[in-house]
Amino acid sequence: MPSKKSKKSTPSKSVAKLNKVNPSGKREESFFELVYEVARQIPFGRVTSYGAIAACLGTKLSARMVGWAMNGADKINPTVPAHRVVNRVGLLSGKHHFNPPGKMEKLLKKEGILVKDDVIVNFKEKFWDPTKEVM
DNA sequence: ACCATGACTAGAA
DNA sequence: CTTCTAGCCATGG
Repeated sequence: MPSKKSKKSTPSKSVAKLNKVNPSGKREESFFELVYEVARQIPFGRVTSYGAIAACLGTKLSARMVGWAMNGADKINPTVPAHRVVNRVGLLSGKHHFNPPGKMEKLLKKEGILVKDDVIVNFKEKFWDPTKEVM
C-alpha cells in the first residue's frame, strides 16, 4: 500500500490544535508535548533553560523549538509552568509572551525566585537540569 | 516549494 | 566584556 506519510512526521499541525489531542487517549508524541511534559516536571521553586529541555529530548540544538512550543503552553492543560523556563542566562526571554507581561516574574517571585532586571538572581542555584533529574 | 521569523545556544573574533 | 556567525527546525506568508 502506498504510504504517503513522510518520515518527517509533523509534530503538530498547529499550536492551537495541540490543545485538542486525540480523545481516544492516544496522545501523539510530538516534540511539543514532550516539552510540556518535561516542563511539568520542573519542581516548585526551580527553573530550567530551553536548551536543557531540548537536550533532555535529545535535540539540544533545537532549543528554539522548545521556546516555540511554550508559545502554546498557555493553551495546554494541565497548565504548563512556562514561567519556570528561561534562557541559558536566566533571562526571562518570554516574559513578553505572558498575559499580562510581568506575570512571569510575579510567578517566579511567588516561588521564592528573585528576579532583577528580567534576570533570575542566583539562577545557578535555582537551575534544574531535567537530563540529570529525569531518568 | 522558497523565504523570513523566532520565548535558543555555542563558538569565534 | 560585546558582537557576529552558524546551526537548529517548525510555522506562516
